[in-house]
Amino acid sequence: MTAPLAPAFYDRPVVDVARELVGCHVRHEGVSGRIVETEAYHFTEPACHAYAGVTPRTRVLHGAPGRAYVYLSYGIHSLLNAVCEADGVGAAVLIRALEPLEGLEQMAARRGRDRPRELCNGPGKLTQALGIGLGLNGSALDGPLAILPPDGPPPRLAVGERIGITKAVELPWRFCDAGSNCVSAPRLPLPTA
DNA sequence: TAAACGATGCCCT
DNA sequence: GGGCATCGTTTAC
Repeated sequence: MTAPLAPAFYDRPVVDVARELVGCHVRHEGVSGRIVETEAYHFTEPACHAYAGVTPRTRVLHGAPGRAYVYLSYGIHSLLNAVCEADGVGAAVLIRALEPLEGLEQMAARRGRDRPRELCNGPGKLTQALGIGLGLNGSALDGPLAILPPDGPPPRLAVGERIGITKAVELPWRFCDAGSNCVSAPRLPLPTA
């Protein structure tokens, strides 16, 4: 059984963590997937919730690294982030897509869909598939909800601009495994070998 | 009290 | 495959 990533892993520049999280696994109560898409957010740029300073909602985001920051989007979807950098900084990696690994049936039941590709190919979809809700906001990422080190071959990393935001769109802080078909749209081209 | 902020799903071509 | 309609919370005024 593999040990989850320790809090120290997250206590580093958020862009580095975002890049290295591609290929890692997210597991919640026996249901898991391989991370194929992430985005970095830092309090110094306006697309980050921490940009506005500490508010009731972003308290966890400004807290200790290695914990889950879960927030509601569109009033419906829970989005999963991993808090990074030192305690008090305000930075996180948004997990945008997974490739299903364990508990496919559970995922399909929660999602109301069967095709594996549609189970976790979006930030709101993967939280629904894994059963991650706002109740997990602030919880450590080495407990019932955990992120585990990568196994198998390294991903074909593609870098691009973040999506779904209106500010600081030019920052190349989106990382994908270009070899996966579970990445949320728009797909990124393979890196030029 | 009011405006801003997003991801998904369905209907269409 | 692509475009359009949808909701609730948070923060600012």
